[in-house]
Amino acid sequence: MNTPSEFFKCLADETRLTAVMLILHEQELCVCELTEAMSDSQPKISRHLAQLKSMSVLNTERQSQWIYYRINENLPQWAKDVLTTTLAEETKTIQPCLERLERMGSRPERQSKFC
Amino acid sequence: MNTPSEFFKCLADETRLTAVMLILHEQELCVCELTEAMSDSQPKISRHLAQLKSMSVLNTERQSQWIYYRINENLPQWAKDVLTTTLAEETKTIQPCLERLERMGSRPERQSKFC
DNA sequence: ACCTTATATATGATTATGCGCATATAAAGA
DNA sequence: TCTTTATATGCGCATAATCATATATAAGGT
Repeated sequence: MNTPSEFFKCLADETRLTAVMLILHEQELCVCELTEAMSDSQPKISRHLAQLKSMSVLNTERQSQWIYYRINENLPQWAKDVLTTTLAEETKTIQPCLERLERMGSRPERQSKFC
Repeated sequence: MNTPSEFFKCLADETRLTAVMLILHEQELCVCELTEAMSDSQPKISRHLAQLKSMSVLNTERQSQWIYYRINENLPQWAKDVLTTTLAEETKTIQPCLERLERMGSRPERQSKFC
């Protein structure tokens, strides 16, 4: 992500924006969780996540078979601010996704990092 | 402008974002000022402005032969916040445009609204 | 009426974007 | 090794976005 307009391009797609909002809200999510939350196809979600990763909006950490996506903590502050401002606006919109996420059976268990 | 992702789409193009930043910085600008400031073609600028207007990011006021574009004051607050945050980031980037604007000969004179 | 300046729009070409589908890779467990 | 689950990617298509060029409209001044 080099310029602001490139950053906005990342957020200019409904699928990408929702994914970013959900990840920001939940700290980290894997592809299957996002697929379930957004009730969309796995390849579609995966491709958009790859794009967000290549633009350094997100980064990943593999935990055994799951790959967790997080907001790239090295994003410039102004970009983080934009995301936070947007999440406040989107809280209602993503509610159905969060509910599907909660109802989701067989959610992968996180490894606690402090054991 | 109905959804955040639509708003971001407006800002996802270099030309549009720069125009919005310049207008935000200068309160109002007409097409010929933007054309000069951004050293770009008039039709290109005009079409992007039309797009921003149709998405209610900008609005216009005609003063004789000039049409002044301004930020739509009815934008939702979160969107205004995003613009402000972005302007702070873009101040350096738009500097050359602002200089061309200052150097511009025959800039239209604003009608004072209080005479 | 005519010319100039400012702005908008139509057209056609080019490129970019997003999608569905099928398939590939990668890890885990039997 | 075989199967299952999770994730990524290649390919072809459809649509959308952007651009340059030419032209149209609109206002002002002569």
